[in-house]
Amino acid sequence: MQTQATLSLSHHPASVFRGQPRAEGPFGMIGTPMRYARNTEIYGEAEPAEYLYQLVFGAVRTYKILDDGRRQIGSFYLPGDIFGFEAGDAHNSSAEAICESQVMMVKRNALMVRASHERDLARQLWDATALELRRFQEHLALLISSAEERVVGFLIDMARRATKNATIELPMSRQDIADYLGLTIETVSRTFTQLEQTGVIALRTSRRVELRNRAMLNRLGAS
Amino acid sequence: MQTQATLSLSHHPASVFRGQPRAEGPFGMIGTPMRYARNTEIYGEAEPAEYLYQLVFGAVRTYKILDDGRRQIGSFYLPGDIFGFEAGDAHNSSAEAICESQVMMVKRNALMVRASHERDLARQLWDATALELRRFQEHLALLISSAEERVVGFLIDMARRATKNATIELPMSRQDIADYLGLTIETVSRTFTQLEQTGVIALRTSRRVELRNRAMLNRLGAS
DNA sequence: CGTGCTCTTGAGAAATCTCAAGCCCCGTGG
DNA sequence: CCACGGGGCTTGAGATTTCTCAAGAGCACG
Repeated sequence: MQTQATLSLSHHPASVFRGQPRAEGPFGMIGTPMRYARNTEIYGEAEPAEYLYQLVFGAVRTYKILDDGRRQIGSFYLPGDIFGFEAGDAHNSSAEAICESQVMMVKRNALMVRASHERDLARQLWDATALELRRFQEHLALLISSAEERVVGFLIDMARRATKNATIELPMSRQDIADYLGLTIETVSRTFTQLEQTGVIALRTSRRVELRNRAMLNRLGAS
Repeated sequence: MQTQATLSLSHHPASVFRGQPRAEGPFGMIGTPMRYARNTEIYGEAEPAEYLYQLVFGAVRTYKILDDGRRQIGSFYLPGDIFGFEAGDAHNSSAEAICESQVMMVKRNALMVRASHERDLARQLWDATALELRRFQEHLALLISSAEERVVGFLIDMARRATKNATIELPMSRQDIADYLGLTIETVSRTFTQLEQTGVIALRTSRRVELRNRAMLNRLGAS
């Protein structure tokens, strides 16, 4: 796991946002755009959970460092995803940009207040929360499976979320994937190799995965 | 069996229920009481998620049956806990009574409508959701650990939630625990035995666990 | 061309699972 | 009162999966 560089956030005035292409979701109108460099922290565990975030571009991981030093990655977020409400008053995970990323951040309070009289916004927030819970559930299902099923499940999920076609561009390292799946990096790597050898995927580079046999992929994924 | 409300939602003094369930939490005023016998279904996966539930007494498990037939238990609920919002419009788990149980059920819609003009209720619902997310997170942390850490973590959690003193009355079977922890029943059993042999716990009966060495227990639990 | 990452591969060690058997508790019926 | 049977739990031993430790390969960058 890598140590992080200095916290280089560039704060763009709200006016910048007016030109941005992405106005969708509950964050479009009132959010503040923020950029984060690779491996920089967006928020830390136990910090007051003052904001919610929607990812514009890039990729984000949330994680906890366990007592014994292992890192547990809770979720990966891709453009469009909303994150930051795995929390009561304080975050219970940290969040980092996996690569150069931009988010829209919105004060929770402001959002809650608005939601209390905008039915639609309230609905969107609950939907986002339900999605979060569903993702946790799927993540749990992965963790009780074999190494192969975990990796396959991860790939299926990424394919669904990140791409329309058969090639996935993975923003995260093997170590990230290992920490997400509760495996060692070696086991993840071996499993990729094995999937390639059986013709299920092709690895154009280590971060670029082509799904060559969707049927078999789905068969190998238990969930 | 203990019928105590460890109702994290309620700011009422925790003395209230005893005998007739009515009164407390977001469910007291408008809920309908329902009873379920051991091993009966409260709701099924993919059913429309029309209600939220608060457990009055007994114990509940939520679970999914995976494609390969294994059962993944997502959560256990104890008296006072609120469940049923691991869902958008449809449940994505099933829920069953582990033993004779009583719940208060409330229509989601009704609750949402009320929440939209009662700030306090809205707050309680979000708190309950945040708690749910935190539990998922802890569950994930367990699943990436060793068998011993999983069992210890489970016991610590049950102790915190179910009892004030050092003896836990487990309502669920070894198989339930195994399906919650992603282990086999044999491994769970062996781990209990081993914890007993090292003096960390005592098994008065297989369902009654006495914590004899809290310090060591905490040390063995990683998270 | 080195240097520093990240990723892959190999081989033995350790944890967990699988299959199989036996035990315990308890309710039932002779 | 005791034998019987079933469910839930425990224990054992070998098979399998995953981890650990160690080394090598691929690649980007100065």
